[in-house]
Amino acid sequence: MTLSKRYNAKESEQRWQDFWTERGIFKYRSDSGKPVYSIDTPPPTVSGKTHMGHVFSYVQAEAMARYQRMKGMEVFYPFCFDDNGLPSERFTETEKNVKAQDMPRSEFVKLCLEVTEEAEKEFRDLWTRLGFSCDWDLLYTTIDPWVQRISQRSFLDLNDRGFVYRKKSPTLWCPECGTAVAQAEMDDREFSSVFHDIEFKLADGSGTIPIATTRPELLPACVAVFVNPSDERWNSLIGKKASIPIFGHEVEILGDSKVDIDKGTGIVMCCTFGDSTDIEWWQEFGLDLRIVLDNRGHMNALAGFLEGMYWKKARKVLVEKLIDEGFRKESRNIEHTVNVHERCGTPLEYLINMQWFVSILDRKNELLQCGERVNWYPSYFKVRFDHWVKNLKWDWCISRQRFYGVPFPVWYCEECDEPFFAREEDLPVDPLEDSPGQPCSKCGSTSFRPEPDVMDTWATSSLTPQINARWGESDEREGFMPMSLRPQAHDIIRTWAFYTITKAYLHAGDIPWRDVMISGHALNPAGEKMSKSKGNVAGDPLIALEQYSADELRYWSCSSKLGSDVLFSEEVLGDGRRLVTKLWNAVKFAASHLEDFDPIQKPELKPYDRWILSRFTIAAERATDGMEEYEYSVAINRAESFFWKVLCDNYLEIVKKRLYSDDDKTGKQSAQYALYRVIYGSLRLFAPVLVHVTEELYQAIFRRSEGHESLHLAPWPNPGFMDEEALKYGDMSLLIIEEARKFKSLSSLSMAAPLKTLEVSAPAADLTGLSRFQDDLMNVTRAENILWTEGTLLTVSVISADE
RNA sequence: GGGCGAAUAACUCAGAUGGUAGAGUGCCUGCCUUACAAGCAGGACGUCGGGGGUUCAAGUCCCUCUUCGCCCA
Repeated sequence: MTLSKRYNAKESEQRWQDFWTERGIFKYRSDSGKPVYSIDTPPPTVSGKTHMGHVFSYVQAEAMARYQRMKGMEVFYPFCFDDNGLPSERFTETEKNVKAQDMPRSEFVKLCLEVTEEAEKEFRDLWTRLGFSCDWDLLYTTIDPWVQRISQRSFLDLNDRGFVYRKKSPTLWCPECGTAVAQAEMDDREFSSVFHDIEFKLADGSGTIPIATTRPELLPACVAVFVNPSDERWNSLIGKKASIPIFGHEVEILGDSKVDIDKGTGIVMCCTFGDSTDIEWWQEFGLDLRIVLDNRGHMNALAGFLEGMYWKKARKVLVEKLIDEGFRKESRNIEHTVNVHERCGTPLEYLINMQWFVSILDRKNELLQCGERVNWYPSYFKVRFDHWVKNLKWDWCISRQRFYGVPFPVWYCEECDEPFFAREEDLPVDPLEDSPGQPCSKCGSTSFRPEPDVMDTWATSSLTPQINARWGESDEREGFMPMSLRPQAHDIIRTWAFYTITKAYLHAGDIPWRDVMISGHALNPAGEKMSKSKGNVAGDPLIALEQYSADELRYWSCSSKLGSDVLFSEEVLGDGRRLVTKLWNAVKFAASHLEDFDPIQKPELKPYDRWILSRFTIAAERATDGMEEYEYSVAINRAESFFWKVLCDNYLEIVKKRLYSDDDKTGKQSAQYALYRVIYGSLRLFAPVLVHVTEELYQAIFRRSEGHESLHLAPWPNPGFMDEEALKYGDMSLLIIEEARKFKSLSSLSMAAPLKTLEVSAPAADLTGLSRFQDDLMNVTRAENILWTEGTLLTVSVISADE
């Protein structure tokens, strides 16, 4: 029971981490009979190093897992990695300095596995050292064969339900990555560009018209010219034809209200495809299709003399020619935003390709209702989901022309081109290597062409609840959905939260989880979001762990309100150390006075002991309220201010004399009784955040009498003690202590200096209540006596021992 | 251009339901107190972004403007 003078966090944290692992303290036991609290842990993308942003958000969810466990829930808390898909591909390409298309798919996949395995080790090491209470037996990675099986099963199920279709359709396309991308993978970026006014001849020879464009290289792709019907300058042109400079083909001049009269010259060309408006016009007016870009951004034969050039070069060459031949009239330099691929920053094109889609546009209302049924913490983030759903413009394109990902379980019949889907019992399949094992159901042919595409990484990571439930597997967890909690950051509401809700709805008509807690970001000291792609990541957690203990880093992670971003800076990282040290010293002190205490006994309680027990009840209730709302910072702040201000600064000083003295047995026992309860209670309030130091103190002092194998298996405090009168007069009496202390401080006296008399004046109604605290008040102030007099207000005057 | 959030002490941040502005750090002055100097006691420091409005009363509610961050056109 003797605790060392100083707490050695480094040694202690390692020791308890080993203890938890060896004893399997955090193992998920499906047969425990307790209600399950399941957490849909975010699988971090394995595409770089860990940073403080990871620590920040994962710790917040981890603290909630601890809280729920103490509340008596059987906590299902897995860990996982998202290691398939484009992010991991690009990470591997950078790390190994290779290009995926330069090698066979199997060889590249091998490299990806190598690189991601290394990164995953680092993650796991970090989580362990932060004291995470996840059950590593529940680990999954999105490239696991059984996870791929669930992902392919999801595709087949959506297909069976008629929610999937394949269509040659204009899609967002990244020429750098050579793949289709989803709306959600789009970013925008400012670029300098040039607005060119180009002269088109009217086909009937009646004159020329100026057309403003930033993309002259798309002239050969021009299929129409549009003006606004309400534009007096140009609406008489509608119905005429224009001739494309240099390329010579003629297009119709059409009217549409989508043309912005004030932009450029008010006349705009429609190309297949420059932007999403072009696609709408193309569909609405049944225009020709003139594709001039290939999948890698080079001009094709339709672009005539520009063939083979990358679009940038083609633009330059064409503009020179336009100038030479007098078609380019004017130009203006502009800054404008361009849609780019978030992974590589390349401006996106719209290209026509065969792609797989999940229909979502016709189910916006149902998805909004699902969003309604989920509890969002903090609530204001739900609006982001709503707006995203309402503003959806495309169905979800789930095919990617990439290499490292979950393949589509699909072949196409060489004879009749009918798609042929893998059988459930064959999953997972890679059509590039496996064969369907059956003849075509339509024409009987046995000759198949594999689908070479892989699925969008979100198509798999949107299934994390189903993966956790082992949906459709032989060991499926029954009654597992909806899960209890999805913790995630706010930047991926439109992707991860949205797609997960979508999948759960399409597969089962249900929500994926009841609660979602949205965490903020750790910003670097400059106040910017830390992200791997921006290269502005500050604070390597493994280095931080050399300097600060895990409990200190956890304290920092839990110091801000849920959902708000927080600045990462070296100074605040040390804040938790104060509390850890204080906790250590106070509990050590308490322990030294509890040696001879029998927790079973219930003595008659003194007023201040009733007071502190009542104060603790309030603190615990407030902390619980915070935790119930996923506001860990509210909980820790309330616990901390109770512990430090009320318990340490006042109560411990008040009862010190009684604890040290054996003259008053009942007084001592009463103090011990209260001390035991509030100290043990405080430890448990801090346990979800300061996981190591609280365990160390529990094991040293309370384990024997309380019997729980770990503090983290002890029940969350739910004290019922309340004495309103003791609470009222105890609080009031603090003013007397304060005045005595102020007197000593102003007189440059030690707090231990004796006082002669305290004259306390108070309203008659309060005198009796206050004077019950007299003995302890004399102890804590070292006053020889206290004079109680009647007055209108509570006032205190101090007479020093020297006078 | 739209949406969401933020603006409070020198710094980092708290401040349900309107009711005398708070904490930690930093600063100043004391104090080695039978847990803790990594501490304790005391102190100084704020037109709560600007401007309107509602109210007996506004950091808090309403309108408006400014700045910053995020998300999306």
